[in-house]
Amino acid sequence: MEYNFRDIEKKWQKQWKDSHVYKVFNPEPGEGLNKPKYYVLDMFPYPSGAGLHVGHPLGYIASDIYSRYKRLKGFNVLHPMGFDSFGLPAEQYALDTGQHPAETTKKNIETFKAQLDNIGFCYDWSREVQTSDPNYYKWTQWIFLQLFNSYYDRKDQKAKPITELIKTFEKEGTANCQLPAANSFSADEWKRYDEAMQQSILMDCRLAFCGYGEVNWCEALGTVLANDEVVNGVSERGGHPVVKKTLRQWYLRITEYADRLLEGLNTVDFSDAMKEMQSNWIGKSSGAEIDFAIKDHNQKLSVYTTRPDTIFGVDFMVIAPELELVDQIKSATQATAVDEYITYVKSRSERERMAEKKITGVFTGAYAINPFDGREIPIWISEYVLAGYGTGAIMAVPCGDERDYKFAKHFNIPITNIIGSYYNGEEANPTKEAVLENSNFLNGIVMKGAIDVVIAALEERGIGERKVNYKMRDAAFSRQRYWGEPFPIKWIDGIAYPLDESELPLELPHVDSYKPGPDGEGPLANIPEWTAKNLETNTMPGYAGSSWYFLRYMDPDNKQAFCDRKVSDYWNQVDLYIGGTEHAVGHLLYSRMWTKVLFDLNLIGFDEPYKKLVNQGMIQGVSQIAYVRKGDFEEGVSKGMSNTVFIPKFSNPAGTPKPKLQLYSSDIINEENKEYFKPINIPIELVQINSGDTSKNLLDIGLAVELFPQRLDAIYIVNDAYYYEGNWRTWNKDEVTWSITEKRNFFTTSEVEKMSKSKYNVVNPDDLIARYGADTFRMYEMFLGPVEMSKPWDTKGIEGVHRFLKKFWRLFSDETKGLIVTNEEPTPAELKVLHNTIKKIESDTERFSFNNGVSGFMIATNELTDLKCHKRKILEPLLILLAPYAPHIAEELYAQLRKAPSPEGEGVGGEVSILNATYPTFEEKYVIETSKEYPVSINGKLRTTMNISLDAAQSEVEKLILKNEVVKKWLEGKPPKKIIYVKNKMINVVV
RNA sequence: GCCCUGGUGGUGGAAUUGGUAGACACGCAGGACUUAAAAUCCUGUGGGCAGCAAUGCCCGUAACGGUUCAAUUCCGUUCCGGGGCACCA
Repeated sequence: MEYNFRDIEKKWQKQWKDSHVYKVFNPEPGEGLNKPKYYVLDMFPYPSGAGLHVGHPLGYIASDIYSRYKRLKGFNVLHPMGFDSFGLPAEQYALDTGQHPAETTKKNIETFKAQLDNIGFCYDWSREVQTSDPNYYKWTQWIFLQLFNSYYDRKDQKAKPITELIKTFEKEGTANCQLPAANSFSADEWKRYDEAMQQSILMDCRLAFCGYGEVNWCEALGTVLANDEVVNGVSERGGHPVVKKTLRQWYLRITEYADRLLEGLNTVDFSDAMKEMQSNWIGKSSGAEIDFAIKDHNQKLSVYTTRPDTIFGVDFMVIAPELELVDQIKSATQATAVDEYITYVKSRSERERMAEKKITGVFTGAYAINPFDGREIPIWISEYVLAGYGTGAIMAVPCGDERDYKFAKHFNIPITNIIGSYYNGEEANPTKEAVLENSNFLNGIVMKGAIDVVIAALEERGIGERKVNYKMRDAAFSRQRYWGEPFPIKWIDGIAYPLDESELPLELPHVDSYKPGPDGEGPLANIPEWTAKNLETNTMPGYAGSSWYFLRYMDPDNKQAFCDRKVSDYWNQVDLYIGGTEHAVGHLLYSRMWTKVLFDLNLIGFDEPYKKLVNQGMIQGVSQIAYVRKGDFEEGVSKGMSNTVFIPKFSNPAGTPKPKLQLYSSDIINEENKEYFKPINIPIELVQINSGDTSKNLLDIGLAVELFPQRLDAIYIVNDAYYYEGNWRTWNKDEVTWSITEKRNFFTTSEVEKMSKSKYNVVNPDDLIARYGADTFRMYEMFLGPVEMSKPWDTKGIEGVHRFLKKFWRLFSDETKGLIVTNEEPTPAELKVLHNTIKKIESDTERFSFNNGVSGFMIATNELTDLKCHKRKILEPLLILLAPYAPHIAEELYAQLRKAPSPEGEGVGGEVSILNATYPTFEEKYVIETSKEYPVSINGKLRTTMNISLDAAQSEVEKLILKNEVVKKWLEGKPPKKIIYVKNKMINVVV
């Protein structure tokens, strides 16, 4: 029999599905705990309409291999899958077509599931979750209520029920509280406050709270846009202007968790890059807040600085133009200039401010007083100081800070040098090592040490204090959209009240129109029944459902709780989480926060969700891009120029001649003539197969054209050739010279970029599976390189993996004779191959080096083919090793083996699946040689070889070496300095 | 600009703790089988030099320098690619 992957894969996928082999059970009380648990999680996908491409399964295959491996190793493995099914694209699609998002989502999920099953994953679909399912989002809403009904106790550093805070207020007011907002009142005052006042104070403490914030508002579209939807200050769709608008918004008080999110990173196994990204995002810095008196004014000017040691180097102050203080302190003479500047700043978009870092600013006319030496310091305003960070004001030290230096130079502000020779007068030096000069009582102290001295002095005088700041802001938690979880909140007299638990889930109502509501509100505001109940019209953002989904998989059908405590205690943390880096500061941070809140409220028993995180690299597409001279084609085009999707069909209206095409090398394009071109992406229907050879590419692309006749009027361009008018033509760039005046108008180049439908560079796994089978596809994706690495997709080479599987099959089965496995006893050489392979595959799988694992199988197969080994005792363990990587072929051959005569008798274990086999154990005795030919080098130079017993002690080896003629000659009677004996590798004598 | 990564044959990539660099695969070249093709199998394949040959010697992991008996691996400087953050005081 030959390797018929199509039948085999179909047969086993059906078999697995029908017999529910992947169903995972939670242990009943008192049973099932004999197996250790292991939780492998994939980041669940958003079910987009485009379906899977070859980039998606990379992480899924890796996690599938690892899950199957762990299962064979005797673990109770939870490996679920679900869908992050709320989101913008479905709503956008609904807006365009009127189709309900629930329907399109359902359809897309079906496609995704079919595609995933096609690859042969071992998901327990009975645990599937969908964030848009009311049975699921009931609990998202429920957890939201826990956040709403909790506050963060800063003293105990944990979340607590807000009812406790109310009790405290009733008992002792704010005397012993540190609250996020500056409030202070006594117990009596609290009791006298009316409901509105009390609720507003509580709102300032809740972990999920309502406030006002800025959103991207597009007047033309009448809607709020996400940051991604705004490109260069205009809306991505339609190119309408976008402005900031203040709207009522919900927030999560994630800033309270900043420190714990930072510390938690020490307890988890994430890559350094990932930890770095998260801690940069949190952006903790420590320094001091210092109050400066303002000359002739009663107000204080508070600044935040990380370098209080430079206090005597302060030559000017800068405050953010947005601060109210500006109006209060501007002098009469400067008032006009200040007002003009503020108008200018308002006219500038955030993007402009970031893009062109112009030095701008204006003097307010006011002076701050240095508290230590009474020096008068001019106060400026400038857009480079941000109102939202620290106090919105800085003390500028031009000799130590680059931006301050440039500002001082630009406006001719004199610079005080406090760091002596460390400052060269040319540029600022942010050192902490300098010995301070011109610094009053700090003179002679090294800067590093002076920080504490200054803070102590500030605190003693009561004009400043040690202060820690974070870049991270509270997370905006509402969207003015339809397709998301409704908030379980109703508004009565302007006060937000939670719904009762019994009212959950608060289901999304059916709507006929997905158009935004009035005044930037979401579509829910258009529904009279909804607004009549005073329900919140915002919905939750995409990351709401994904912040806790890993818990629901544990106990997906629970009607009483989001997840039973006993169950979450059993499954505990996710042991292995695989997904892309793009969620570094979004999803990962939020789900870590939610986990900490649930832990604080004693609803789960751990406060970090993911023990180990592996970031899979992105598989990029190779886009064939044609550059067309601007104006030569009317339909347009292009990356980043317009959102019109352009399919470059060069079909012409009847009667007009087809454009004559010529191709040019990409090096023709340069800085000077660049503006004459616009790029377009060209659809490539199939990639090269079985060849890196250009002439064969042509044939295969030609084949592609045959397979996709509907694209025959398109032009297919690959490397040096193009397909046009039914013929392949090659183009020799040496023969082509370029001149813009010649009106030649077309050339191509390729670019590596993200795979996306709109770029025509998507490679669909279904096509590859149809051609080579799921097992080949799985192994090839792994074989491409380390999982963590991003790389462009390249199909050449898949033949090699397919060839390997065919070769592997032939170890078991002959085309004419069928199964050829014998029960002979293996030879030592064969046992060595097997045990070396067990060792290699196990260590490669453990360290996620799946590419090396695949190589391991290839090596073993080559060696066993050479040995003509068809022995059950070698092949059966090998099959079990292969099962995680290529489950279908392994299952099929295992079934055949089990039915074949075996020493235990015919048909033994015929029904047993390889999925429940026992992983073979490595035994060193089969691999160790009793003696080995070692290379012996002297001072690193290879001089001779010696046969040395592997069991020999180091001293015996040394004696033997010293007797060797070649070594003796080199030593010339003197004892060697050192003999290095690296087990299994080499011997080096150092003289 | 700052932070994190990485740079190895024609290509994807191995080399786990500093220990014989280039495993495995692709591609290419030659050969076997075949009327032919496909499939399959065998041999060679970093560069240079010497030799009829087996083989031997030298160079070689972005560049330069350092530590070491020994460096793809550790240290320093420079160059290039990828990712993240970006006026954060």
